[in-house]
Amino acid sequence: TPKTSASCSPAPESPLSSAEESVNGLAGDPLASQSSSLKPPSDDPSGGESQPGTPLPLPGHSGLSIQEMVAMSPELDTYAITKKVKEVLTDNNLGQRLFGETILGLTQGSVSDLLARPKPWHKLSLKGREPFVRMQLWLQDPHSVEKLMDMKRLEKKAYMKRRLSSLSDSHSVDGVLAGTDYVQGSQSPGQQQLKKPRVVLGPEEKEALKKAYQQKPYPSPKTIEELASQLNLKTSTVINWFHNYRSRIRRELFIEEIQAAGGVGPGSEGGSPSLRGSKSGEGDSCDGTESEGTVETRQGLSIGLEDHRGACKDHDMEAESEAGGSNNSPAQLDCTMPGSSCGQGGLGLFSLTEASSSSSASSTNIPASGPARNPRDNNLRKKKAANLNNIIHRLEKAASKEDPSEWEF
DNA sequence: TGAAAGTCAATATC
DNA sequence: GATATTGACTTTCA
Repeated sequence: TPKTSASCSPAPESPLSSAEESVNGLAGDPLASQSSSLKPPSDDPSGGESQPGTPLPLPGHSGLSIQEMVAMSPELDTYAITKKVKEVLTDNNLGQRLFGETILGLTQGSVSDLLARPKPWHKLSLKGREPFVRMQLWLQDPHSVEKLMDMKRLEKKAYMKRRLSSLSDSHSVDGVLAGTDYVQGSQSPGQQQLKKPRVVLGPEEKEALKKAYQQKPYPSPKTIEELASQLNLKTSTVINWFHNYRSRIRRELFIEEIQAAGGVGPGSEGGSPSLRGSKSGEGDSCDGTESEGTVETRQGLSIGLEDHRGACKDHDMEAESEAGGSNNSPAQLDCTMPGSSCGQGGLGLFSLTEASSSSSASSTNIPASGPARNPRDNNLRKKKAANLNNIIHRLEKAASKEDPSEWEF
């Protein structure tokens, strides 16, 4: 499938075309059309399951494509948004899959990743900002939860219907196969395309690759060849591994920066692998990534990380998880969240966030809402606030200097 | 053109 | 069953 152009101009052949179509096509009442877009299960050839890439229309802003909205969007607080989304989904027992496929046009894995490790707004490309704009709009939609609930009900209904019909057709091979996912090696006779088996790297291989990365994050083709032959892997696998690892390390560092800046952010709920306890002893927690601190260290932005790295365990951040309360209504976002519509009559994405325009494009744009106003844990919050202020000050100083080498950390 | 960004989808884990 | 992880791939960007 073709991918969305990141161009600011509307891309007619966008893969998320349904979104644009729907937005563009919503001449009248967007919300009404949105509800009407909740297709009955019978309309869905997949049996009622929505598909990634076909998010619901965006509420409001009719006539604007999602790309235009993204391009026009002020800086959003991706952490606050994902936090709120997670909260709303959890509170309402809504799954990532449904949310991703319905609202964002993304698969479950992508949603999980996005929610757990959002990148700061200024680090995102236009395309990367799109899901956050969608999330923000979704949060601002007073009926967002109901609509998703409706979808959930419809899916369940469709599922039951399929179950019933497959049960009644239980003697029919087709009926049984209809609900079967073909996995490699078990394709139906007609499906000849054998899927490539997924490569799963063993702990030793990963360890070796990590060591190699520590020595050389950008290995030469020769080194890659050597690694591949030593580990008995394809060179493409090694190349991919380095690409992925660099990319994920980078993202971890964004998160660590945010965490260092006062413990706000997704990692506060254990999101960052590099800060999570090691699950499998495979060592993504304290090993590989800590060395990344020595690998280019993202221009030395490891300020304030010593504590986290040193402790190398979950942080005492549970207080944060309740920051902002557990208001079930997404329409009532934290008023301090950049992009929230509090007191603005629900004017939506573009009526908000003058704050963001005044804020520098920096990951330090920590929402004031981060630290909760809950009277509990005051000491903790005070400490965090002090730490935060200190770090923000230093980051702002740093941001004013082009050359990272001049940064004073 | 190579690296980064973004995403999918298989698989692992909870 | 839901969520997290990760190898592979495509698209974007400098």
